[in-house]
Amino acid sequence: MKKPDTLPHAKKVELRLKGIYNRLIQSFGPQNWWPGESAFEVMVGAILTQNTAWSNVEKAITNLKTEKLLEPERLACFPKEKLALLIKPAGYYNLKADRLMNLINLIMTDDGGDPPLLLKRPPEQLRQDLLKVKGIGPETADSILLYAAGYPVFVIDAYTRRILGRHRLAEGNESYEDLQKLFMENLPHDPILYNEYHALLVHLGKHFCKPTPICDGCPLEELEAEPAF
DNA sequence: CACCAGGCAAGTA
DNA sequence: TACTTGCATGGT
Repeated sequence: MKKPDTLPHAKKVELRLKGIYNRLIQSFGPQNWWPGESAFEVMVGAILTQNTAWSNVEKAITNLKTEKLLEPERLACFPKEKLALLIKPAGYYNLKADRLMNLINLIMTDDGGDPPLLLKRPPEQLRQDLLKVKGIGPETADSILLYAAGYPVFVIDAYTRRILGRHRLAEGNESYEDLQKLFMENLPHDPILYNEYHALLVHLGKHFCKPTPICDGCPLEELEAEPAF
């Protein structure tokens, strides 16, 4: 009765998601994310950028680098109150100082201060462990899984939600996991692909897919049934 | 001046 | 479960 409907629909979504990726990579080229020189810096940046413009995060990262605090064993014994002042430009600085310390606790407690050991845990276990840290939610955890550990996990952020909505690929009431499945059930589980796709969505969101639509010049204009991948 | 930015947790109903 | 609110700086 109802079986022939689900598969063709799923196939159509798959083609549209791949078409969007093709158009983005052709328009903007590889983004080479995450901006950061070490796995630990990626993790710190993932927390600092929560609901915050990356340009503000850069100032905070620069301050941390000056104090040589982008090493977990040095950050671990640095006073939280002083840390808050250093990351002040990133906003929510008291909150984020706590969250950084919570992450440090996970790294130090189980691995003696070695992020590579933490990141070598199997992806499912690592995700659960990160989510137990107060201040790390699904997006921050998945950003660490993808950009610091290199696991094939698709990151969903506010830009992604908005773009999916504009293209009628989502209604707006879907959960984080729902949207993550939308990508991961329609695309190969390739960390390089997920890396570029998410970075390209952020790039598009920053420049074209704003809350008040300024779609002028958007490369995804008139992109409804793009065939190729 | 208002609005936005690569969220999350805690509180309320 | 499904909203709502606090957290805060810096750019447009």
